[in-house]
Amino acid sequence: MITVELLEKYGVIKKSFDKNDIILEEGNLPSHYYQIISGEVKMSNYNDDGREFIQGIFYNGQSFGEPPLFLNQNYPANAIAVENTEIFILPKENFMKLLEENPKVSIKIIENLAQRLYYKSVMAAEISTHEPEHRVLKLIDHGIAYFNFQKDKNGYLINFTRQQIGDLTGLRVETVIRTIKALEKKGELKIINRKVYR
Amino acid sequence: MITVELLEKYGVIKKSFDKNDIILEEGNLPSHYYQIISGEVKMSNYNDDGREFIQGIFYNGQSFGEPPLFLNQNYPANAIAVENTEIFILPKENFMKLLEENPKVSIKIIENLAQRLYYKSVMAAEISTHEPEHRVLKLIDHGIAYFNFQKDKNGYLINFTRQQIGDLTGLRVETVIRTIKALEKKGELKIINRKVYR
DNA sequence: TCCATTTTATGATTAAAATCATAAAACGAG
DNA sequence: CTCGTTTTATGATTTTAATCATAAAATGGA
Repeated sequence: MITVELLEKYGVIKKSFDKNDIILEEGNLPSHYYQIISGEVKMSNYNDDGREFIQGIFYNGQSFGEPPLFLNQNYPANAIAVENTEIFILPKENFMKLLEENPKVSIKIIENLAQRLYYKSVMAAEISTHEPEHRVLKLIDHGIAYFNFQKDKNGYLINFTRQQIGDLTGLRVETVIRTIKALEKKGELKIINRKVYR
Repeated sequence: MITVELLEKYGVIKKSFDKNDIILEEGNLPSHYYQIISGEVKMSNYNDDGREFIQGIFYNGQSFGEPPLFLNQNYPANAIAVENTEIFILPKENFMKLLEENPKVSIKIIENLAQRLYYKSVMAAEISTHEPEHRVLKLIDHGIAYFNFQKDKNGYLINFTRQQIGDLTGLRVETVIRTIKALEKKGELKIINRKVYR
């Protein structure tokens, strides 16, 4: 996360997106740095039969889409506003200048990429070698640490739909629903009027 | 990749590992920066029934294990020498000092992490939403660009075993063997005395 | 407040890759 | 050169999650 003052110094602009708006598209060449002011953004892929895989979900203060920007490669996924969202947008040249002139920001970027790489490493191993229950629990436990789940008297509220959990773990909705029920029976989760708590 | 001169200036040491030696272990806290001089290193996880998932394979000049180092988190995977390997090892404090005093190195690190994140994004989507043939082909095509596959008169030699391809794509050996045969029949690959060419 | 859409839910069936079994070929350390 | 290990190979069987079908509950916009 880069401070507002610094971004403004390098000529950032604000842009608003409505719910379900496409912010950037798979296959396009990157040209800007994106940082969320408010709202929620998901990056995801669709395969040939329309099945979705969610790469990540991003909130206030988080940036997204940097890897292809640094590599001059096409975006490997789409970015879509999950709800009405405001975003800071900075042209690549300005962004690179900002980095050069502010070395401490580079360290921040490194830490952010490291965090995302760590998540992907954990989930990649989960998705390819573990059963549904393990996958879902790992995602939830990761989410408690890194997505913005709120704690209340019942525990952490996992504010993902069953479909989203499926799209993040590579499982189908029905499988997620059954898996969550099984996890509840084992006492790993609570389901209180359809909402999942951990 | 950080230059030898710079590493030496900050007190790097060399260390040798024999084939199959464990270089670093899942669950341990990182304390050093690792950069390969010669040889080959794989980072991988094992699930409860001993099934392996290979996170990545690294060669000369490449570094590995930085994300947990930057985050002060436990290694999410093991690093093992695939063959006899020499590695530069630099203590974390020295490495961080090197970064602070050489901002251009940060950009290199960023590009490297971006590259690895890009690979993981592509493979994560493949593994969770595509069929075996698509997964294997994507891995091979990525490998041509980023692993060190050599081109000869038959095309690029994919110097991975069927087992390695399985461990990188989340498929079992038998499935990889049958998939590769199917891809050969479709003309996507060549198999010349058991070796795969693309 | 009403209605269309989304989310959660459950049962039956299917398909696809994993598993199991077995073996030949190739490789590599001594 | 030899022998144990690894890699490639193939067929039969099983398992597990996907798929298909259907519906109730909840949500949200008009």
